[in-house]
Amino acid sequence: MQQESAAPQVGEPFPLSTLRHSVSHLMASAVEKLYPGVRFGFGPSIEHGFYYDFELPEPLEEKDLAKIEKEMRRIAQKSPELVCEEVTRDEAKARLAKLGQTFKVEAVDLIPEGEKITFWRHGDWFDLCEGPHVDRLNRAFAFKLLSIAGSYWRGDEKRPMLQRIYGTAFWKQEELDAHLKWLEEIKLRDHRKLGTDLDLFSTHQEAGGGFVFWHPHLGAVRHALEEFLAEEHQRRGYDFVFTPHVVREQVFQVSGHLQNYAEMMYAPMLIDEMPYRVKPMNCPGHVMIYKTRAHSYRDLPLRFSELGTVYRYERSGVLHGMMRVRGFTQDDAHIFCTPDQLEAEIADVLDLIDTVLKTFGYSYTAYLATRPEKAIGSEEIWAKATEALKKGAAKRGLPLELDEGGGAFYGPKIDFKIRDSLGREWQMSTVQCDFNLPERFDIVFTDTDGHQKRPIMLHRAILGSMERFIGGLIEHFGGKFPVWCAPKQVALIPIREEHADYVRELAKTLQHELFRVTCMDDPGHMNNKIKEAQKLQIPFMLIAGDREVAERAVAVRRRGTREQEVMSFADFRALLVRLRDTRSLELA
RNA sequence: GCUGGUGUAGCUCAGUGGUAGAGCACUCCCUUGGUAAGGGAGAGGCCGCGGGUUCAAUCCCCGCCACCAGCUCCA
Repeated sequence: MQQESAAPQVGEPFPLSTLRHSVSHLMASAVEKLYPGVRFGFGPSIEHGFYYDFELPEPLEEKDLAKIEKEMRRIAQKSPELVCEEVTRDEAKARLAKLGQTFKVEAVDLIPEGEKITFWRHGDWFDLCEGPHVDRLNRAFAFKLLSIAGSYWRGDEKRPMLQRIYGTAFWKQEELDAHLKWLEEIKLRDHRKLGTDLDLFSTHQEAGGGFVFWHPHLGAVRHALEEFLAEEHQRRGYDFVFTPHVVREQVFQVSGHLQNYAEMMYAPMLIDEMPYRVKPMNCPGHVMIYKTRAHSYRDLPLRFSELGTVYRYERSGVLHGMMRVRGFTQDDAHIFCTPDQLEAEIADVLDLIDTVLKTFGYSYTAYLATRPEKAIGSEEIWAKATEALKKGAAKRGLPLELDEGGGAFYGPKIDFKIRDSLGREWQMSTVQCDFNLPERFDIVFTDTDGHQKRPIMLHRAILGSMERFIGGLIEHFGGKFPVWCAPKQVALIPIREEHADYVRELAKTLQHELFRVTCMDDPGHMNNKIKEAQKLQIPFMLIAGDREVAERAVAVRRRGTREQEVMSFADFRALLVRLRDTRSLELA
């Protein structure tokens, strides 16, 4: 993936972000030329390019982009020099007001007192901007306008909606081409596209948006993941619990969700004239289990885990495939422990996270989020918990980036961002200390001194939610799942119909060993079956003809290659078992 | 929720103010084929849903639902 660097790379006159910002100015001037009277919003460089926001009387269309690009090239040749001019605050506002640039006038007020106010100009177009910029717009570079979207002025939905044009720029055409190819690859791997192509999941207009239907293929993936998670949890001393999806509203009164989270929760339903709510989180349920008996320090830590399905209201416009839905299952757990146990528990959770994420080939970065302005709990407990998070990480040699003041109001946390095979970052795992719920539900344990004390509650999720994680996984692997979690692991293909019995026998053997196989034994051409298996990204094809039947062998064709390897069925089976049981990412 | 766009066969997409088409997939027949498309025939559509305009609406208008690109928010 493209790297954005603060400093220019070797052979490049300016940093990429400077170039992109300058190209956004170039674009703005072209838009002004084509649409006189346009009002300008902001136009910064961003991670992979730039954008500029405009207020136009007419909506832009995709096809207008070519026109704007053409005008940009014309301007770059005609008036290439970019020059900076310092102005006073009053002068800036007066000149912008005279042009009717109301958003820009407002932008002047956003500049802190005492800072320089500058205009950057090329030709007769100028913009309020702190720079820096490239010196000339006719330097060698490559750019492309990519898309149009709406966006609120200053990101505030109560303010006017502007039209945003996204684009990108690079110093070299090859780099732009590579970037466009990357965007293309992202589109090809889109989990929604692969979701239909590989028959993974669906959503339904008649069922409502934001609800995912898992088809057999994706059900197999999820089942494999759940099994993996269960093993790793059991190994680490977690207990499995199950809690109801619907409980009396008063539970969320006590937990505080009704006060702080109501707009995410669905309306109450009446059962025996009593209001009930669908759960938006699993924590209250786990606390209720904790509360059913008195706990001694000897019982702790208690680790309750649940694949808990929750329902949350999301605004219709944010729903997105499996990634953003209204009902989803969290791989949730709550650890109840004494303050002294916190550090060891955190280290253990970090180990679990590491194990799980590495199994999928994800690399990750961890962020320590500390006390925000508005927080509950004493300074001491915050300091102690933050220290425990730090020490737990240190114990595992895990470097922490600092997210100052990014903690939840109820406690500090460590968040994980994973990097997928396309170089994109996603927020995933999280470990959060909670001083709030133990308080609200008044849970206690009896300490060594015989006194009742407050346990600390640790919330943690490894995958986050099955929906979002697996949606991401589809794109990470591009549909090419490793053997252990592939929807179908083996496709069996007879060369002629007379080999079908042999193939059926092998299929039965593998299925008895809990492999997911598809036996393509119906009459039809071998080549079509190979095409089909290839399309479904099945890791292994076993093809059998006269030679294989005679020797109890199989011709093995691995996903992604056209080569075949003939081996005994026993050897293949051993290979398959090893790949599955080690959860290998390889096919050899 | 907001701005703009889209909704036609299982999938990808043409199309028209006079109730619809292609390719792939599917079914059947022929083909027995050594690693990505053999040949033929057939079936399949309340043209997202509801209302309006019109002699007539899949097409024009309005409302709703869902989806897409973003904004804002988030597991």
